[in-house]
Amino acid sequence: MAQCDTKTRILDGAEQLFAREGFHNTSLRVLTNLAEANLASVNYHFGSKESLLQAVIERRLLPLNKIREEKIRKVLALAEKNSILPGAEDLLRAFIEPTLEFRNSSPGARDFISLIGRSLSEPDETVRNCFLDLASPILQVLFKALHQALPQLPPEILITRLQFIMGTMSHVMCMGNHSAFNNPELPLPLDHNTLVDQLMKFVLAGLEAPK
Amino acid sequence: MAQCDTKTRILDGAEQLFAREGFHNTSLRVLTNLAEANLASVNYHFGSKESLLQAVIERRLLPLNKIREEKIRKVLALAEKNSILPGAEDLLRAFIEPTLEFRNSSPGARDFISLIGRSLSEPDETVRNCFLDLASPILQVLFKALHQALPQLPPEILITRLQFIMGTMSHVMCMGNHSAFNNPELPLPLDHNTLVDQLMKFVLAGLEAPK
DNA sequence: GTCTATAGATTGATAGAC
DNA sequence: GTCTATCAATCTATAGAC
Repeated sequence: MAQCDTKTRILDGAEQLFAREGFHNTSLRVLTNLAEANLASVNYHFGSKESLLQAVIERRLLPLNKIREEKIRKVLALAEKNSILPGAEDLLRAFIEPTLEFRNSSPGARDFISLIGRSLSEPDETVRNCFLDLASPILQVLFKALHQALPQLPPEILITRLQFIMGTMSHVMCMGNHSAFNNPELPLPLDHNTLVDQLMKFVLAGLEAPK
Repeated sequence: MAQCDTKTRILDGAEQLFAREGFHNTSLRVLTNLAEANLASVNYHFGSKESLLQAVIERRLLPLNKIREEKIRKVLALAEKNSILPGAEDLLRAFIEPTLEFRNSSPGARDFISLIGRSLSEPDETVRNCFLDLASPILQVLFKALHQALPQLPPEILITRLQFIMGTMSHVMCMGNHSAFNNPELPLPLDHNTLVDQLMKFVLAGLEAPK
């Protein structure tokens, strides 16, 4: 673990273990051992294991959401200035690109993205809400922006398709380049740029599919 | 729990709890209590908690995969008979429709579909492989069939898009009609047929998106 | 803030009577 | 096949010395 204060080392370790082993399958003993911290330090710094999870998610998601929201607002502002409708592709890109760019910025970030990618389907409601409460505002912003971009698409269809998009993204965020197919015949090279490119094309086509 | 033998009651209970609470968050005590069975009966009938998970998945997934494979083969056979290419839409439908139909067939089936929807992003490798080993063959069949249907699409792009489709499906299978958005303004009525219909349109458009 | 020690509860698994 | 009783390990959380 890097040389920094205990609190940060615990956050880094928790990020890694929660992502790779799962929240319930990570014990504070293994965690504090990895973080080179004392078993008691988790409760001293964070109060409980669940509050630690909350802190792990907040540390990265709040800044990421700020970036995504700024980019979306920029697309909206530019469209308004030119008196045209905002483009669905630009809006989706403003949401997706920072996420996957962030994923590639560091090993910890990769673990984090994997963690929140899975949060959407987390069975434990406490864990899931920990993520959803922080993600809900930006999803609302995106929904409203896309509704401006595609006014002819009924809201209930738009929100359904947005759910599909979240599902696709979650999957990419969890798996990254790792294939779901145990298929030795077909390796997946897929560098970062190709992956983003393909993901954009896929979700844009899905979003704009005929009613 | 229904009146049937202990083994079945344990399978039913495990299906429900593994799906709703998660595998690691489900204790054998709570499980055997729900199944009205003795604590020791799990190890007697299945050997271990992990073997129980294996049994839970096998019981439903093997028959379901058989149905999906038959439907895919039927599409392929009909196309060959008429000397035309199989349709991508027919193939996707052969894979997706039985899955979501099965999901609606009983409460237990719904839990099961939710469970395997999440298996793809399960962090614990043992649990994930438990599912992947059984899912891999049918995914291979689907991939090869779609490659026939869309020969102009490079295999590495096809497999990437198939991954996206699996992600979208997983999400629908996990969440069902339950929204990812904590948005009281926008309820999601989405009956079964509309959901399948929208899902088909979304993934087909994504699969056939321009390169 | 960091440590040791431990409480107090829960876990998966098993032994052995019936 | 089903039961009780229990083991040995593990867990989160806390108390209290330093």
